[in-house]
Amino acid sequence: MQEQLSGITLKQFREFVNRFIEIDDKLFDTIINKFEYKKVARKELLLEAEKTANKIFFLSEGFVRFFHTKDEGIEVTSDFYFAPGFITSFTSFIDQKPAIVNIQAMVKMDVLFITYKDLMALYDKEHKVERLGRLLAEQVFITSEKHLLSFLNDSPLDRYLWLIKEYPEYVKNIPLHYLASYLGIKPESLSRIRNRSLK
Amino acid sequence: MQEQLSGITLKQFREFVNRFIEIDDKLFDTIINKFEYKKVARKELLLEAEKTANKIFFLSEGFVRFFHTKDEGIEVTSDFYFAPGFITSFTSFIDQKPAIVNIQAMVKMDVLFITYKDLMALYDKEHKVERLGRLLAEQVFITSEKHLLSFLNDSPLDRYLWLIKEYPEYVKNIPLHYLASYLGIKPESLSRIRNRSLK
DNA sequence: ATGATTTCTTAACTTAAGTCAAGGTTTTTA
DNA sequence: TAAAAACCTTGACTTAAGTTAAGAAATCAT
Repeated sequence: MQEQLSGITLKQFREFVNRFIEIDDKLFDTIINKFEYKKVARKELLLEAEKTANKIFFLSEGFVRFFHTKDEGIEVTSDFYFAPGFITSFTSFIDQKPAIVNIQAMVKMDVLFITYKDLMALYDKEHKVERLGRLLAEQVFITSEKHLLSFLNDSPLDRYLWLIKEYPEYVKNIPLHYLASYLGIKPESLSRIRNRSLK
Repeated sequence: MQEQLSGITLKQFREFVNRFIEIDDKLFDTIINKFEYKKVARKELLLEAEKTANKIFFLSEGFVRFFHTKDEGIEVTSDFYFAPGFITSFTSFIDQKPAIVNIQAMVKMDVLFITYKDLMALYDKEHKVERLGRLLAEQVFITSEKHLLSFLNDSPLDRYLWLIKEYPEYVKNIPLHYLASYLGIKPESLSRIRNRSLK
C-alpha cells in the first residue's frame, strides 16, 4: 500500500536498512512494496499474548514495551525497544507459535509492517534480504545478551544507572513500576534504590 | 582438511545442518571443505577473552562453558552450550572485535571449525548458507531470551530445578560454583537452596 | 475542574541472599 | 599413593530485596 506511506517514515526505513545491506532503487521498491503503513495510538498493542506474531514492524519513532503475565497474574515488563528498528516477538514469529508477550506502544507512533508470509517470500527471492534477516537476528541476539549479562554482572542500582545514562529521554517517561519490573525488582525497591543513590 | 575428519563427526554435522536447510552432496561438500578438525582437551580454551573470535566451532559431543572475569577479578559463568551445535562468542565474531568471554571445553571433545573469512565467503556465494546463518542466529537469540526471562520470572531455586530437569546428565558433572554463577548467585547460596529443596 | 485512577514514596517487618570463616570431602596430579 | 588443589557444606552475622499497608502526588478523563 505504497501510496499510504509517509515520506519521513520511508526515508528513515531506507536509511535503517542501508546500515545493514546495500540497497538500490529496484530492491528498495521490491521490499517496500510488501510493507503497509499503520498509525498506532499510545498504549495500543502491536501484538497480543496468545496470538501468533505474523508481522514484523518497523518503528521510525518512539518506543515499545514488551510484557507478559505470570500465572499469578503478575505483569512483567521484559523489554523496551527504541526506534529505529524492526520489532516483533521473534520467538513467536520465527517458529510461528503463540506469543507469550504483549507488545505495547509507549507513545503515539507511525509504523510499517510486513507479514510473515511476505517476508519468507522475500527471503526466498532475494539473497540480500536474507542477509538483512541474518544481520538483524544477530543484532537482537547481541542486545538480548547484554541485557542478560547485566543480571550476572551488575546490581539493580548499576542497571538502573546504566539505563538512565543510555536512554535519558525515554526513562523520564517510563513509569517506575515498568522500569522496576524490567530490572527484575519490585517498585518499592527501585524507589528506595533511587533515594539511596541520591545520598 | 577433509582427510582428517572423523566419520562420526561428519555425519552428525550433516544431520545438524539438515535440521535447518536442505543440503545435497554438492553443497555439503562446498561447506565441509572449509571446515577443519581439531581435538580438544578437557578445560582447554576454544576462545580466550581479549582475543577476537575468528572461528565458529561445531560441537558434535560434550559441552562448553562461557565465562568472563569482572574488574574485581571475580569469574562469572555466563553460559553453557551443549552439543550438537555451532558455538563461538557471537558478539565478538559478528563485529570482529575482542571477546569479553572465554569459551572452555568441559570435557574432552572433537570439534570442527570454520574461519570468519571462509564463512563470509560462503555467505556471499551460497544463499542457502546465508539462510543457515540466519536460522542459527535466530535460534541463539531464542535461547538467550529464555535465559534472560528465567531471571525475570523465576527464583534461583526454580532456575536450578529447571536446569537439572533439562540437562540431568550434564548438571551432575558441572561444579556447583559454576552452576551458582550461571544462576546469578553465590555457591554458598546454591548449596543452601539445594538443601532447603530436599526438606 | 474535579473526581478517579495511576503512580510513587515511606515505614515496619520478613525473607533470602551475601559475606566471612572454618572444616570436611573429593578429585587431580606429580 | 600422598600431597595439593578444587570443591562443597555449615554457621553466625550483615545486607538488601520482598511484603504489606497506608497515604501523598501526579495524571487522566469527563
